[in-house]
Amino acid sequence: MKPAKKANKRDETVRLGRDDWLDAAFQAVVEGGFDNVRVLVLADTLGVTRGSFYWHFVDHAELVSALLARWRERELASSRSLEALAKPDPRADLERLLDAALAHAGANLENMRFELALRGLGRRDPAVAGMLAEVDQLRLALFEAKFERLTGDRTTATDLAALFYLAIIGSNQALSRPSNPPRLKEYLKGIIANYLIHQQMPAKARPAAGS
Amino acid sequence: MKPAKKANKRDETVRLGRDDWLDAAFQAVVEGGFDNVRVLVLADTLGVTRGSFYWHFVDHAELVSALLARWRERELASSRSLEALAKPDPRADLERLLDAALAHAGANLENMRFELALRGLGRRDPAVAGMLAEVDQLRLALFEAKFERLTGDRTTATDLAALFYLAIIGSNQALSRPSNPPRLKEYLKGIIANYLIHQQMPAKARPAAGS
DNA sequence: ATTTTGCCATACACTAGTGTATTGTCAATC
DNA sequence: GATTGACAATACACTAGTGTATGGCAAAAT
Repeated sequence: MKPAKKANKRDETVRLGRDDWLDAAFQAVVEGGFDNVRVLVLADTLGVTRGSFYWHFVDHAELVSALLARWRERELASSRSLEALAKPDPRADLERLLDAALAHAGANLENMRFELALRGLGRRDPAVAGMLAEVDQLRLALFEAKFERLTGDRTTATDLAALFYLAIIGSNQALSRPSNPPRLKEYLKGIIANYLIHQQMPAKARPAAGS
Repeated sequence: MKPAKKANKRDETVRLGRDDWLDAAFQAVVEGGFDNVRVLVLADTLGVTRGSFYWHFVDHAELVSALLARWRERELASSRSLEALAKPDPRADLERLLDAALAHAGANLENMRFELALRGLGRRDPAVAGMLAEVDQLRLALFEAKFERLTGDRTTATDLAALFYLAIIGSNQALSRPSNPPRLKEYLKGIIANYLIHQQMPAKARPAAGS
């Protein structure tokens, strides 16, 4: 049993930087959403008082917007790097995208939870909503490009990309309590692997048949 | 310009009941998530003081759990009634389910926003997560039953139901800022209408082909 | 007509949080 | 070895929120 003077973490007196606060804020968001990022408790988990915080940030608002900006940059970079590496077979690329998106594991799990919290915030804050729309569009375009190469049809590609992307978002949201995207990944991969979309999927939805 | 003594709403002195508080709490959740339901502001928008609240509820916690319970009951009832009416053609049933789930309009929009907030809460509260899993399971079973009648195969039905349901959840979450579930509904309906799933979809995902 | 009952107001005590101003302290630099 | 710069502590003022206790008061029941 260590004395554990304050709460936890950072027993050794290492001075903090802006990023330390951002990391702590990120963690707080992951655990309890944006309403959970409070400088008082961040200071506590960092083992310092709020005096430190107000040296690095003028405001609670600045902390949040800095956190948002950092996330945005990272996502844009991630999208760009995913766009860069492309193999001849679009199916391989698609499967790679799927694996990246549906990796419900440690490191990525935090990112998913953060993003979900972010979407929650976007429902109240138009600026955040805009930012989300921006990266959604980029990621959709990633899928779309691959599907266009796979199917040869622009409309089909758009539709399939939306279907995949929305299913991914949905799987992050629901049915993942015991880490349970049921057989979604396998199923989506099956669609890709057999590329039967190319042949069989309706390019444009027909008016729903009556009987 | 009316005097507008307090804030708004309920100028006429009509006594409140438990449900009035629940409705107000619901609205607060819709607008700002569960962290936004504060008895102080609810009292304000209802045009009374907190004295009223603490007559109807012992606690802030009781308000929330009552709200959750009410939502659960309504969802279970809704699922049951959707299960009841079934036409001979499973495609018609499925399209009805889709229409109900993807109606991003006035009345339903509030329910969607509430449910999203609820999922946010579920990420912190295991009990809420359990409740959500319960109704998710019910709604999934609805789709599953229809797809089983349509495709004749249990595994395919399970997979397709998951795909549809997750895509629906996803569309509530993303890409819906300007009310924009792109052509998702039409596309999903196309899949149903052409029931090509029956013929072409992979019953079990094959081990993803290498090249 | 009086007594309940049901709902609300008022006033108080308490907690958690933000922001600000001032001072302290260690490390590096001059 | 004195000074500066980067970070942190302390103390204060303020706001927003929960709970609690008690009293008021109109409508319904008796």
